[in-house]
Amino acid sequence: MKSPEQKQFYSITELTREFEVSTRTIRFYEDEGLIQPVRRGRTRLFKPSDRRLLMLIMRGKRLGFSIAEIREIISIYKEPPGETGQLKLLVQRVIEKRDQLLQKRKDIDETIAELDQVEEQSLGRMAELGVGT
Amino acid sequence: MKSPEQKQFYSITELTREFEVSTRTIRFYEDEGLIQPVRRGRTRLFKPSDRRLLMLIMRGKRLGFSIAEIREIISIYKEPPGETGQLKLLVQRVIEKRDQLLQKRKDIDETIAELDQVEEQSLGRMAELGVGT
DNA sequence: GGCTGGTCTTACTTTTACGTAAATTTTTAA
DNA sequence: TTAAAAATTTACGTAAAAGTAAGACCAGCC
Repeated sequence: MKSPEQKQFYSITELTREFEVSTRTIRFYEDEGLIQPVRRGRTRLFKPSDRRLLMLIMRGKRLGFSIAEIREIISIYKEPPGETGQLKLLVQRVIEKRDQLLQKRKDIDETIAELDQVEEQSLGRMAELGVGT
Repeated sequence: MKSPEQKQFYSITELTREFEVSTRTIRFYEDEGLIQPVRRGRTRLFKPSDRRLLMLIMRGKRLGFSIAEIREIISIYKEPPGETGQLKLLVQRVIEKRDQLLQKRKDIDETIAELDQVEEQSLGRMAELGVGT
């Protein structure tokens, strides 16, 4: 039994709709080497693996990573099992990226806490004024 | 008793050192209206409140927010108590920003989980090869 | 068979967030 | 008071990440 709705290929516009980006953007990521769709004639055909890469890219963008940084992250996932020296390096890179992410999470938590305060005060003030939310 | 080391004013270079940015960058943020240092003659004098704003700005940058978005966040904090309509709007804005941040945190947690997997596999493979970390 | 919609390449343009340089002034310290 | 260090304004330059436009090519279809 095949998994439900595993398409062989996606067209470029299908993906632009799913990810809400332009064709230019997707072609740009190809130019940058982040994805490598196959071709039928000149037309690009995107496999599920390309789609998954796009998901990774979008997530990286939401987190404020540059294309170069996203390329790094992708390369971490792609790294083959490799031999000892490579493995140590890979683990090093994982640790560095994770530290970056943990810093970001700290920043996020602080900001959320501050926003919560603003909200609380606002609601308090509204209650004083006898306003229903 | 005054709090320890509460300076009256900071010079621009003091701040460039603390935040590791250039003078150009700090003046740029002033042009953008994010901070408004006072002047003694032509020279900018930065109060502790300006410094706190710079901390906010840097945090926003780490999270991948644009100057425009950082301006929004700052404006949320600055909003005066205000009257009812304004308060409701403010709470709305808080909720939106928080949602954005929660999305980012989700993205971060997913990415970290994936990196953890890569690390685990690498360490496993190294153990097989009989390598000490 | 002529339109509509999707796709392609090439190439110029734009926005954001500063970098860099030049030419002055101002401040600080010896 | 004078030299060095720090600050200022003005203005052009740049890298990243796309936007936009032009011109051409197919495929389906009513």
